This record gives sequence, C-alpha cells and structure tokens, in this order.
Amino acid sequence: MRGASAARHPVAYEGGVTGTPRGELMQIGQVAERTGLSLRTIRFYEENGLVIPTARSEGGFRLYSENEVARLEVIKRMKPLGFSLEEMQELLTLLADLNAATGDREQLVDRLRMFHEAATARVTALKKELAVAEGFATTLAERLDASR
Amino acid sequence: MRGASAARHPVAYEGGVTGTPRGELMQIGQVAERTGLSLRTIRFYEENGLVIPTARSEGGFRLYSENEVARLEVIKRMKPLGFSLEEMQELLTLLADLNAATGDREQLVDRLRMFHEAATARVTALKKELAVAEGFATTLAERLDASR
DNA sequence: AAACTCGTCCCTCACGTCAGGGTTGGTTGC
DNA sequence: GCAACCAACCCTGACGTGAGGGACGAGTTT
Repeated sequence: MRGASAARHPVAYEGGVTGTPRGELMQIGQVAERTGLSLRTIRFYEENGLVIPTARSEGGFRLYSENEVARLEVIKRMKPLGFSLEEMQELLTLLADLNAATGDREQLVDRLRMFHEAATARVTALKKELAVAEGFATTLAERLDASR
Repeated sequence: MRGASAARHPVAYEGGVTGTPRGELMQIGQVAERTGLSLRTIRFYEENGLVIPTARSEGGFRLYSENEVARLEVIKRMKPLGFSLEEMQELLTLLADLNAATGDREQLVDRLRMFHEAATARVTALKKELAVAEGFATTLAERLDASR
C-alpha cells in the first residue's frame, strides 16, 4: 500500500509532519478531499483552463501543489457570485496581473471595477432570492400549522 | 394588433377595466408579460406538466386563465428554493389536495412537512452563499482600494 | 398586413456517471 | 532479487442531465 493510504482515512493531514512534507506534490484525490470538490469538477476546471496541475507523474497522474489548492479555494469563494467559468478565469488572471504590478494598471483596475459591480449586483440579487425563499418557507409553515 | 399592445408596455394591467375583462382567456404572450417568464419557459413548464393551458384556440394557440397565472406566480416564488420542476409539481398538487380536504390528510401533511424542512434547509444554504458572496465582494473592494 | 404563435430542433453550462483501461507502490512467492 | 499480484488510485472519452435559450419555417389572429 502507498503512503497515501495512511492519509486516506481520518489520520490527520496536518502541516508537513506526516502527510505531505511541504513542497511535495499531491494527486487529484487529495486535492479533492481538501477542497471538497469532486474529481470530475477539478478535471473539468482544467479542461477550461482554470486550474492546471503543476506536473504529471510518469504515468500521467495529475500532480498539484499548494498553489493550485489555493486557486481552487478562491474559485469556491467565487461560485456563489454566479460567474461563469470563463469569467472566473478572467478574474483570476486579472488579480494575478494586478499583483505582478505590470505597466498599464488602468485597464486592469477598470476591469476589476466591473467585476466588483457585477459582484455587488449579484449580492443584492441573492438577498432578494433569500427574501423570496424565506417568504415561501413561512407560507409552507403556515399551511402546516393550518392543517394540524 | 391585439389589445395587448397597449398593455405590452408599462400601461397598468389593472382589474378588468381595460385589459382582459375578467373571465376572458389570454394567450401565451400576455401570460409571459404578466409573469415575467419567457414564452419558452412557459411552454417548457407545460411539457413537464407544471402548468397546462385551460384551452386551445381553433388554430392551436394556448389559452390561459387567471388560474394558470396564479400557478406560475407560485412557481416563481418557489424557484429560489432550488426545487426541481418535478418537486414543484408535486408540491403544487400536494397543496391543491390539501385544500380539497380529501380523506387521508396524514400522508399529505407528512410530505408537506418534508417540503418545509427542505425549504428551511435551502434557506440556510442560501444565507451561507450570501455570506460567501458578500465576503468575496468586499475582498474585491479591498483590492480596488489597494490599487488606486 | 402585422403581430402573434406553433412545434421542432439544436445549443448552453457545469458538471454527473459510466465504461474500460492504465499507474503506483507495497507485499508475496520463488 | 525480482517477477507477480493486489488494492487503491487515476486516466481518457463519451454520453446524460436540468432548465431553459434561440432560430426556423409555417400557421393563426386580428
């Protein structure tokens, strides 16, 4: 059995002591476990250029570093905003570019502003949805009460 | 041109004075206008047994009564709860059956309770999503601030 | 004639699911 | 000391799903 088997079950996967001694690469299953995403989803994200493994094993296994995991976590945070995968990719590279502090920040910041606007718009939409959902839930509750 | 043209735009569709003189049937376009759903969506709902026109014209046009419009409004209220069309249909008939006060209410009420539970669960999920969305939005705002 | 509607068909998005085969790495048998 | 084996893991590819969107050519209403 492989070392993975030890981490497969509830044996702690803590910082570098047992599991993956910092700097080591993990394969897709471990990434899925840590991010809560499905293997299929992670592969799908790759198909769409969102998260590309840093390496492949001899036999073709995807190998990821902490970097990719972080990227996936960001994506998870973006999801409720309802952006498409394409938009998420754009935003991710946009943020990276901004961090890289390359020349013409103007355009970048402009696009960032647009994303921010879209985000707040979506937030208000979500609030509205939530209100409707709550309303319907209480309607159901009343019906329940009525027919008791 | 149909009388609809007047109502097509923000002319109020108020109680039976101008528009559709109570008791009259309307065709799909008018229903779409009133509910804010697309024609395609309404037809799609029919395909799935959710809302069936009370009648058809000689030539096959769908004709709806206020009843159907009400049903569509209920569906609209359900949507944020994330139920599938099948579940929505079930819930709709369930509510109708309950109103009809037929025999074995026990089972019906039980199912209703399940729906209510699902609804509240979904509400908490929505709240969580909203929180994440808000969090990300402020993250974006901070980035914007930082690169100003 | 203009506006409206019909049914049919293919498209989208973000995955789920299934099939069939390959890889990894530890343990056995020789 | 090394081939065989095994379980767990992973691969690609293809098709399915849910909830519609869009386009089309033809028919209907007004």
